[in-house]
Amino acid sequence: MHNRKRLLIVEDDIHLGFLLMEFLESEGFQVKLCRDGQSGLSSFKKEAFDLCILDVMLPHTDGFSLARMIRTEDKSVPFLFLTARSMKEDKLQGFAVGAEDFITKPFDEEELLCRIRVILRRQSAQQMPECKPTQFQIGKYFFDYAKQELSFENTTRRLTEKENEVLRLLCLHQNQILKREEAVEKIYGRQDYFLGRSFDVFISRLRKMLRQDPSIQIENVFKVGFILNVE
Amino acid sequence: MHNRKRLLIVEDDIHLGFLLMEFLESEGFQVKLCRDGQSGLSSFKKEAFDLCILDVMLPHTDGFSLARMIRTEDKSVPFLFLTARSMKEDKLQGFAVGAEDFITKPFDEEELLCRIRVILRRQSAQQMPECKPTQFQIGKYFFDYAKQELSFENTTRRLTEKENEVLRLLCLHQNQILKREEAVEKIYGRQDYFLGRSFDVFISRLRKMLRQDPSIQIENVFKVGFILNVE
DNA sequence: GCACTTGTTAATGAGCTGTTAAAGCAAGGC
DNA sequence: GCCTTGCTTTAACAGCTCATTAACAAGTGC
Repeated sequence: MHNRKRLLIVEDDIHLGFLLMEFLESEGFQVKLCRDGQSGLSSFKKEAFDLCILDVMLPHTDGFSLARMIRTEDKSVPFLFLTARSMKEDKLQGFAVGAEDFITKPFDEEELLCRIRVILRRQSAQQMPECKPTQFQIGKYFFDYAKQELSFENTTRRLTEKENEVLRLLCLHQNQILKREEAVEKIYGRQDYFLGRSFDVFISRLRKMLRQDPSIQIENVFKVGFILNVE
Repeated sequence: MHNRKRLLIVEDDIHLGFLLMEFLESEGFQVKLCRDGQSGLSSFKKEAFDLCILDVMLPHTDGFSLARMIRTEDKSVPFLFLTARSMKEDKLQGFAVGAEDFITKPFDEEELLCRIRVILRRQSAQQMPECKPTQFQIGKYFFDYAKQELSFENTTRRLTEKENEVLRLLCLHQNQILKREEAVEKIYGRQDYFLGRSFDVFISRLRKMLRQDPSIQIENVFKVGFILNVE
């Protein structure tokens, strides 16, 4: 249905913004143009986009802060930053936020287009047709991902968002190795030492929650990941 | 799999090549440096890499041609091109070949590092459609590479990462010689005396694990390698 | 015999992991 | 604004794993 990829552009320079929008629309993209971080974020909350193109220099909220806020909404949407200056610090900060790419103004439209396509190509390569289950039997436990609930016998507890995500990944890989790297990437949208440790904390919490049925366990595979073992 | 990501750098400028190699090795990557397309391609055929960093200007074969040849070997390995000129045509051609990114010399090492990480992050997130088998029958044993498990009758043991890799190589060469050099290169990405000895230690461990079925054995071929013999 | 390669075992230590607690942070109420 | 509340991330520390190294025995081929 929606073959046309949806781009969110946040750019305060009206002239450049319109040029960009027209060019990208002529290339077959569906483009939403916002002029500041506020409206960018609220647009993002309302609709789904395949890629965000953010100017680094924006009134009120800068592009990086906006990216962080969008990232809390969506863990996987890619960012591409536009920057007037070719400043190293900017770039490093941007990549830390999870940027896919940087384009320094003035830029060549064809090149921008190529880079957009590279990002989207990568993106679509990993989007598998998802019709994944949302309910899981784990030994004597019952886990409802959609309801964010974990039940054991007659008691039910509500999971937090992250607990829910981690447990779901484990369940989808039941009795198979869930690779650390893959899990962290899926949950946080990027990798670093602390995110890995944070992930470990959730494993620890889930182990505690699942302790009542000794036939199930979350086993570590050294340097590789974890397995949810269910007999 | 291997933790340290493997990079293939093809760069004819020896000075730059070494700088790059040292920098990236200090950042924890496993780097193979080649000085021309020929050796780059043959290295690629021997070992698996996670990313190819190719200079556009190379003697004999240019970077784009090399990329095309590598692409026929491997449909998914990402490319990153190094270019002295910031030429639009170059970039467009590069993206057409399937480039993930372009870095214009002189470049900042930190930025290059970020861009490498962005590419690898995406790469690792998507499930590699594994074409090689991951399950093997070895005499009375059953080896599951994906689960890192070795079973005999009703007992199953979990292998370590390296044990798993070595056993897989042996299985892929079942009843054929697995050359020392090739094995060490595939597992460690480089060669030296101690790595060879370490490899021997794994052979010894695997022999011990596989002792319960006398019809299989890991035989040494003096100065050449090993054979996993299965009747 | 000699120079080497290989087999095996054991010890070491870098770097992972498990866990708890404290700090950070956002959202909602007042 | 300010406090409360609930969740996530960071920090800290203890404990553990496993690849590598070393050391020595045994095998190979000249």
